[in-house]
Amino acid sequence: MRGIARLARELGVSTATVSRALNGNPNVNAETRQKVLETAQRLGYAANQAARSLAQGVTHCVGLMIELDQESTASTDYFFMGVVEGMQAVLAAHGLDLLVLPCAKSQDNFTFLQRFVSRGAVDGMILAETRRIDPRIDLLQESGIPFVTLGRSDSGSGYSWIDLDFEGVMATAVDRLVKQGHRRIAVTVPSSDANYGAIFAQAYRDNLVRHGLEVDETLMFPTRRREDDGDSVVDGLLDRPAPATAIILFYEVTAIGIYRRLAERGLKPGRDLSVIGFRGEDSVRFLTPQVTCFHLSLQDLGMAAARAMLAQIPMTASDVSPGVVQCRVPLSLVPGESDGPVSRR
Amino acid sequence: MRGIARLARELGVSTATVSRALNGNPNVNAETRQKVLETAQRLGYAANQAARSLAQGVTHCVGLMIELDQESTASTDYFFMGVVEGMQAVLAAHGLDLLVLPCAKSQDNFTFLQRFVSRGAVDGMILAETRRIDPRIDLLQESGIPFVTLGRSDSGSGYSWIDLDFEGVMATAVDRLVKQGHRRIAVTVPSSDANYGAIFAQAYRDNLVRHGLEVDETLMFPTRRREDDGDSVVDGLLDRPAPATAIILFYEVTAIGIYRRLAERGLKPGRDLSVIGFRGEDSVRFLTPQVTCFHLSLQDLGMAAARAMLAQIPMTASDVSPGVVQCRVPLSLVPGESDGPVSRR
DNA sequence: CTGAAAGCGCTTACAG
DNA sequence: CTGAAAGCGCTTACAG
Repeated sequence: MRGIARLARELGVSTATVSRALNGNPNVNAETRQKVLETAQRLGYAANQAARSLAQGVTHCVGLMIELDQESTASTDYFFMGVVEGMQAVLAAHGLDLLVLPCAKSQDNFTFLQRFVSRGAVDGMILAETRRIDPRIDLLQESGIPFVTLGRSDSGSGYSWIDLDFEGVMATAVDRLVKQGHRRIAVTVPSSDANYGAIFAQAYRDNLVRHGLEVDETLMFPTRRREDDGDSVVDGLLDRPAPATAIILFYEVTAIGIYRRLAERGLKPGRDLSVIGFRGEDSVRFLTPQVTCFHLSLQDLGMAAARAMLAQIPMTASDVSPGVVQCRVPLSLVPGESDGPVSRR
Repeated sequence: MRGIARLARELGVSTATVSRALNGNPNVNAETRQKVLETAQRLGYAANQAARSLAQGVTHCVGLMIELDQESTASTDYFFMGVVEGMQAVLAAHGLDLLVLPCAKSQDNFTFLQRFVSRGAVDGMILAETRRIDPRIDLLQESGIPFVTLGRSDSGSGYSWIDLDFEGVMATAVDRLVKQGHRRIAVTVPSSDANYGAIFAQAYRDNLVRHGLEVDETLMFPTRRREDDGDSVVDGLLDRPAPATAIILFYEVTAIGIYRRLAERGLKPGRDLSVIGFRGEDSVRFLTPQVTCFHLSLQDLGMAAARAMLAQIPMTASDVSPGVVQCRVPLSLVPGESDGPVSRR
């Protein structure tokens, strides 16, 4: 005999009573509960998860699906750990475990998700890096499982998502540069198929138009999250009839290559080219002049996503403000010395 | 009616037959199997995980426990994503899901682990960042659950672990520096309570002794994984009666601060101070002169750990070479220009 | 406050 | 090759 039955026999009570005592059911004699708890502790007993889930119909687990990519392993993660930390803290406080589910980029992410969902392995699912068209969202909506996405998508509707306020960031950055006299503003956009690339690019176009500036698609440079890509950007930016005088970066590490190439060309960031980074990253803190960028708390982002999740899960819905969350998390400008008035040289 | 019962009724067969067909049991008529598979596919049916686990007594899940730290979120992850990628690939190929289980640094990691283990939530557990004394290892050994650790420990014995060959790296680095004429060699050691810090430090001492060099504990600088710490290291290194002429870094990013501070003092890495990094990281690729360092495939490390795990799990044990794995993964030297003969200035 | 019993949705000897 | 049935280890109305 094992599990709860063993514990019950040991105590001379029924398994029902043991179960109630362990689960905090009020209909248990205080003394009985005490004994059960003690014995469970002593024997290192904890209810078998599978049996529990089967009986209750819930798992007390929330999945976070992330995609692994050889090329970006050393990058996206940089972003995720902070987010995961925030999520885990909030979920744990409400009795939920966070299971991070890594999906290899090489395998079909739809099938991967489907497996976990259709097997009822989690009570809710959080999706990261949504695509512009993302069948996973349709899958989740059809399945009826609670879910939240990190990032918007054109797929599905009426579901909860948390995203960064790319529009706000871009508006602030462009306003700032225009005020400094810049008229030829370039941008780097992520060469990834995640939706944020498209959103960032569109926000760029919209904000130029708002200021009556011409949108030149050749001033939009696709970059990966690695500093190398900055070098060629500088050349592409300057070696043209009407050189750009400012650039807004999606990946801040790009600034490293940009600074280096500028130096090689005898130019200075902030004076000869204004640079504004999107999300301030530790890895470029050391650059001089300091990169003007935006600050974001990854933990807060994760916490917001977790709360949106709690609102969808029946058991925890009453713990938080109800309803669908569709929220763009604002970022605040951190002025550096990498931007300034247009050089008059 | 739902689940397998619904499928069975739909098909006019017993649930037993459906189960067999779905699980690849050979004792099923080919035609029957075909029909079951088709219908399951059409209805989007997949066996409920909890029920399956309960009946089979296994979960087909392996947990990877990682600890989250506000301070290191932007750093350790840097390491983990590649490792996770390798692990996931190997486990998936053997029908196992990898569940990354993030534990907040603020909560007790022993209790955290215990919960997952005692509830039978996973078939095996992989531990990261072992401590010199690590009660988690005793817990796992007592529980009898298959497990593997990333890192050695003084706790427990006879269990499978994968670790980096700190000793080999240190031997190579010291040999190289000594050959270049260095006699005063410093080192940075991680200011973390993970066991690798102690191992790295001891390897440093052992290798100096091997070369008949004096061990000066004040030449061992505790650093975090952030470039800032490099600046003070330079000062501590040089501002002394007998300045060090070389330094071996645990965190390669420390090189950024070191380079910066050297420049401020009018000194050059490679000429005035030889620098050798431990694990080559993308974030310092751009430094000039290129940092001499060691190369490690994170994916390979993850794959090795996963294979060690497979060997412990009954269901997959026959797929790999059997037995306990205790393996130090070697790293290969990647010569740069940051080290060289002792300056004669 | 407690226990006997049904039920959660699967898998798997057992019998045919 | 197939089905009836027991069993996995819990939880939870139901009755007392």
